[in-house]
Amino acid sequence: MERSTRQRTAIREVLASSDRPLLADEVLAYAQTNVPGLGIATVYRNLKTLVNEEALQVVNLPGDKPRFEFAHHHHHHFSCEQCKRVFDIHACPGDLSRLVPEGFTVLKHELNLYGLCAQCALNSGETKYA
Amino acid sequence: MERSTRQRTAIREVLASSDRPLLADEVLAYAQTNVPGLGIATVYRNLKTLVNEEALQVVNLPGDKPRFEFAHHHHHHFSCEQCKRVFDIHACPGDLSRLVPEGFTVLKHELNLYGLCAQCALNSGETKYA
DNA sequence: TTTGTAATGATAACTCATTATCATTAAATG
DNA sequence: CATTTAATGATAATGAGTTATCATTACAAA
Repeated sequence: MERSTRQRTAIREVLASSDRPLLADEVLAYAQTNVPGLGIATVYRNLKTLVNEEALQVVNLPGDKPRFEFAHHHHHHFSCEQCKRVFDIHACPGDLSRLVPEGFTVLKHELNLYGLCAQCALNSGETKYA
Repeated sequence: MERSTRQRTAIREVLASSDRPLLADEVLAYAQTNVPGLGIATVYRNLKTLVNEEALQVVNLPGDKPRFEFAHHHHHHFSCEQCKRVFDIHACPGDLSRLVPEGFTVLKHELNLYGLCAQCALNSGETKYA
């Protein structure tokens, strides 16, 4: 059966305590603060298992590597063009079937917002006067 | 300087006459009806050139290969889950800054709709009574 | 036509994220 | 503890899309 290892625990905790989807590399980096020797193969192995169990959701943004987050209800993403972090957006524009041509059926939608996160917007604002 | 070849002309015409973004393979297949011997390398070469010239826009949908279309004004995409074709949607939900947290700045957005195109919706409706 | 060379086609090479391999390590059970 | 074997780490291999190579072809100017 499944064993509880320091590596697996660290990987899951990183994902569980994150409020935004993480790259495999980010999971590795953060988990390594608890488990120094952790290898990338173990990260991929565990991510794959969690995705198969449908515990983790994969977030694919165009032209970017996949990110991972624990599955939760319908939401969207905001990608900061400066720090490159991706944030969850819990608001939703709602039904969008009005946008499509006659005869088309909208079953789901995906919305990605791009701009500056609060932190980066603040910093870029400050530099105006630096 | 740049030469006008049957291959290049065919590739451009396929893209110019399409009302939806095309995969490299689709460009190849359609252009081959005019230029039978056309190779995939030539398609990639020409796509790359056109993208660099900013004549072509790349459409990346999550988990899918890139598609190409001649650049035109802001629009969105509808991906048919049945026939896998991607259609342009010219309507737009407009300003979405109300969706993000305090302090975030929205500079652009990207919206992908998924469902059945008119043709596939019609066909699946028909089969109910087949 | 002749000629210079941009463009092509076939395919080998490359890129890079991900997966497989395998010797080693370390949970869990008795 | 001793034992079993799941899990790990290092790294080679893989896969799929794209790009490079190079001999050949065919535009376009003279």
